[in-house]
Amino acid sequence: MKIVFFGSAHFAVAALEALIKSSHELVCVVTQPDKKKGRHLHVAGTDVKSTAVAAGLKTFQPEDIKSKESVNFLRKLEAELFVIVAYGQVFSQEVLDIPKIMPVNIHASLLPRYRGAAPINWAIINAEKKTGISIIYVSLKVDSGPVILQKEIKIEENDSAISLEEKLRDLGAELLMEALRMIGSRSYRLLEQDEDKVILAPKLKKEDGLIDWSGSAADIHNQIRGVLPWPGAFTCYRGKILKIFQADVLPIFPNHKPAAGEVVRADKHEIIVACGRGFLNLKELQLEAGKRMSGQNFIIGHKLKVGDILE
RNA sequence: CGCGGGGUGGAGCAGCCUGGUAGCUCGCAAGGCUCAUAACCUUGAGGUCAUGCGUUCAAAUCGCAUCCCCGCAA
Repeated sequence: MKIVFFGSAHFAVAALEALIKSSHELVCVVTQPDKKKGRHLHVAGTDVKSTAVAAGLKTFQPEDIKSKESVNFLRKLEAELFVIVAYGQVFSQEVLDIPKIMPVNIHASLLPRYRGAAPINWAIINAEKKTGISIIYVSLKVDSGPVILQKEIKIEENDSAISLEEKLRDLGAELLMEALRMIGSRSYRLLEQDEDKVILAPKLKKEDGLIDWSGSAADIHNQIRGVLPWPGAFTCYRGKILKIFQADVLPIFPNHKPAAGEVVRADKHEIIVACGRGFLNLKELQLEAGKRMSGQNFIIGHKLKVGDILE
């Protein structure tokens, strides 16, 4: 089938690679414009762009996908399918009507649960036991079109948003190919989403990474795993930002009734911090301007003491 | 030229402002104590102080340039 691929985030790369390997005809890869990014504002394209360029594909990077120029350009491609994966722009009905068969999207959740830009992160933050991939027919309202294919995956206790994304990325590519086969042979059904079961998963904000030590250790643990790789869970230590990458939950710690955020143990074995309920053993941290390091190493150099408060 | 922090034995840091003996905690090695130990005591090995140039009698420290790393902001 003649396909136009839309994608920008790293999540989209696996699907793009699968399409490149397949027998489908990729007529164009659409991705976000190159932007200045990073510490020194170097101009850089998306991962999708470099993958497409390496494969010798035509690319298109409009500022606005809904503009007249974009629409005209896309019409000329005469595609049968649009495959949209983490593209970053919202489509107009005019654009969605362009492909001859349909526009499809890979979404990293079990829709209608976790509609939005950060489904993987929110599934972990909300302590879900499972999530998955949905292949949907794209409708005007974001992530709300009927489902073509869906598959679930277990969220492991030690999964972070990063490891879970890797798993879902591969599963998404796999499921996409299956969905394309079904579409190609007209052997699919569209299942409307149950609007009563919708859960939203909006893009993460910086403050979603701020740790509230009065919460339970389990919740904070989920937050730490869920807000990676950005913004990362963080707290404040001596006026500097302290990022926490990894921690273990300890339900109890002997004879202690400390304030939330208080360090109750700090020796060369472990750093234990009190939460509103339960305790956390901090395993991997990074102080502003410093390197990422284990709890033990942090103690050795930073003179963190019992009684210090994180906030 | 967006703002800021950092690079010091194997690890994490102090020292820099106010130039003059390379410091701390940990790890490592050897020895001791101990029923024993991740505990304790002794001793020891291990460093181009990111790189280059400059200032100076003298530079980890002051100045200029370069490389690398990190936090913020987008």
